[in-house]
Amino acid sequence: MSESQTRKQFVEDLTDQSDDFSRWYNEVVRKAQLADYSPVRGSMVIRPYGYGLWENMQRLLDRRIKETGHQNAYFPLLIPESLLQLEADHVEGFAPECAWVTEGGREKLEERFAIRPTSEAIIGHMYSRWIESYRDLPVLINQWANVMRWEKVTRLFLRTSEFLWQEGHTAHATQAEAREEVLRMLEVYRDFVENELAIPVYAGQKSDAERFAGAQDTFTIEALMKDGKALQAGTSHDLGQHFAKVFDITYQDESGQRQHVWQTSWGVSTRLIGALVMTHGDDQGLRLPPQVAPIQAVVVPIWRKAEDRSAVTEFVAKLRETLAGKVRLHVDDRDQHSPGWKYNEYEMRGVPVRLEVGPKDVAQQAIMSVRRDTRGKESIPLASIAERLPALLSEVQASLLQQARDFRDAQTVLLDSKEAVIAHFNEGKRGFAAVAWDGSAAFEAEIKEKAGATLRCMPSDLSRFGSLVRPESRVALFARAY
RNA sequence: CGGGGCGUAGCGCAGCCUGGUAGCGCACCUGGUUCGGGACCAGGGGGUCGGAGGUUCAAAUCCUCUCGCCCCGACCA
Repeated sequence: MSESQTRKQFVEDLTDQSDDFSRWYNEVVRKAQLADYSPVRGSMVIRPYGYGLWENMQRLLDRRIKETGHQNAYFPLLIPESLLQLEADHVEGFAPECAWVTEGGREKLEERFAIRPTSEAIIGHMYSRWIESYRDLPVLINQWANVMRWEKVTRLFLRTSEFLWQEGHTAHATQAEAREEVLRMLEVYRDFVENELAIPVYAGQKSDAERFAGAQDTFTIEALMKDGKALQAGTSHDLGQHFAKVFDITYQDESGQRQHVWQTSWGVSTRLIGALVMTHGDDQGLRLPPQVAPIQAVVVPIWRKAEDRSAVTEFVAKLRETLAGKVRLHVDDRDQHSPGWKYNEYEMRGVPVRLEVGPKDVAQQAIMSVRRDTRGKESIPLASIAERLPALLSEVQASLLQQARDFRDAQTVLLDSKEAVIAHFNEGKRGFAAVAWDGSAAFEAEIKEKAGATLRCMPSDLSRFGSLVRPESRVALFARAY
C-alpha cells in the first residue's frame, strides 16, 4: 500500500484536492471544526474555531472602517414589505430570495416583514428622517449584522441562507464625493484582504449585467481559488440617487436648494472564510494566515519518562510566560494523544507554527519550531523566542500571500478575442482570462452561454494588461466563478 | 429549479440483489503500559437502519410516498 492509502485509514484524513475539490472543502471545513451543518436547511453553525477567525477579521476590518471615519450602528432585522418595494430594481433583485415573517404571536400581521437580505431599504428610510441640511452630511455608518437570503443551493461559508457580514451605508452631498467613498472602501477591502488574509485580488468594476440590484455602479475585489474558480470577495456600490429618490432622502444645500443625497453601500461577509480555506488550503488541510489565525502557534510537549515530564512542563510554563501578549498561543498538553497525532491535527487545522518541546529542547534551552506553510524547521533559543517567533509568523504571512499571488498570476492569461476566451474555458482551463471588451452585453452573454464564464470585473490596475488596452474598449476579466 | 448520487453508532463504511431479531474500522469510556510524525494490550458503552405507509408469519433488505444531504448545470456575497 502506498503512503496515501495507508493514511486513508485515519478518520481525520481528507480527500485530496486534486481528487475532488468540493469534497475536500466540505471535509476540511467540518474536520477543522470551522463550521457544521445545522438542523435548519441551508444554515450552518459557525463553531468556535471558525468564529475566532471571523472575530479576528472583524477586529482588523473594523479598525480600518473606523479609521476612515465611519461609525457602527445597528438597524432592525425585519423590513416592512412596503419599504422594500419602493425601489423596483432592488426588490426585483431580492424578491426570489426573501424570507418573510407573516405572523406575530398568534396573529397574522397586516403587513408582512422581510428578514433583511440587505439593509438599503430600512437605512434609506431612516436617513430620510435624519438628513435635513448639507451640514448633516456625509453620513458614514457601518453595521455588523446577519442577513438572510433563501438560497436554493447552499455551501458552508460560500452560500448559506443566513450569513454574517458588515454593510456600510453612506450618504453624501455630491456625486463625486460618493464615488470617492466607493473607491476608498474598495481599497480598504483590497488592503485588508491582501494584507490580513493574504489573498491577492483583482479590484475593478462590475459590468451592468453583474452589478448589484439597484446600484448605479458596482465595484468588486475578485480572488482566485485553488481550483481555478473566481470568488467575489467584497463589493462596493455607487448607489447614485436611486435610493435617495425613492426614500426621499434630501438636504438643503448652502444656497437653500433641496437636493437628493448621493449614496454608497459596501460589504464583506463570512464568505471570506471560505475564500481563506480555498486560497491557502492544501491536501493536509487548512493553512491560516497568522494575522487572523485563532491560534498562531501551538505548543506540543513531548516526554518519555516522568522526570522528562516535569522538566518539559516547567519549560513550557516559561515559554508561555515569555510569549504572553505577543502571540496567540495554545498549549496542547493532553495525555490521550501522541505528539505525532497532534502534529497532524494542528496541520489540518492550519495553525501557522508548531512549537515542539521535548527533553532535547529543554537540555538546549530551545524550542523546535515547524512552520505550516513549508514545514521548515528551526530551533529557536528560549532567550530569543519572543523576538524570533513574531518574525517567523510575519514570514509565514508573507509567504502565503506570495504563494497565492504566484498561483493567481500563473492562472491569469491574456487573450485576444471572445472566441479565444470561449475556447480557453471549454478546454477545461480555469483561472482568469483577460480580454479587450467592446462593452457590449452580447459579447459578455455569449461567453457566459458558451463557456460558463462570467465577467468578473474590469480591473482598475491595468499595469499587467497593457497589451490589451485600446481606446475603444475596456479590459475585462472572465472566469468560472463561485 | 433541471440531471445524477447517497441516507445503517459521533465519523467512514459493509450488509440490501437472493427478507429470518445489525456488523467492521476509527472515535468514545475504564485500567495499565506508552509519547521526537497519526501508540499498544485487555475490558466496555452506544444504532426506533432518514421518516411515513404498504406487502409478508417475518422488512435495513421488496413496493409507494416523503424529507434531507452531496455532486454537476441555471441564479447569488
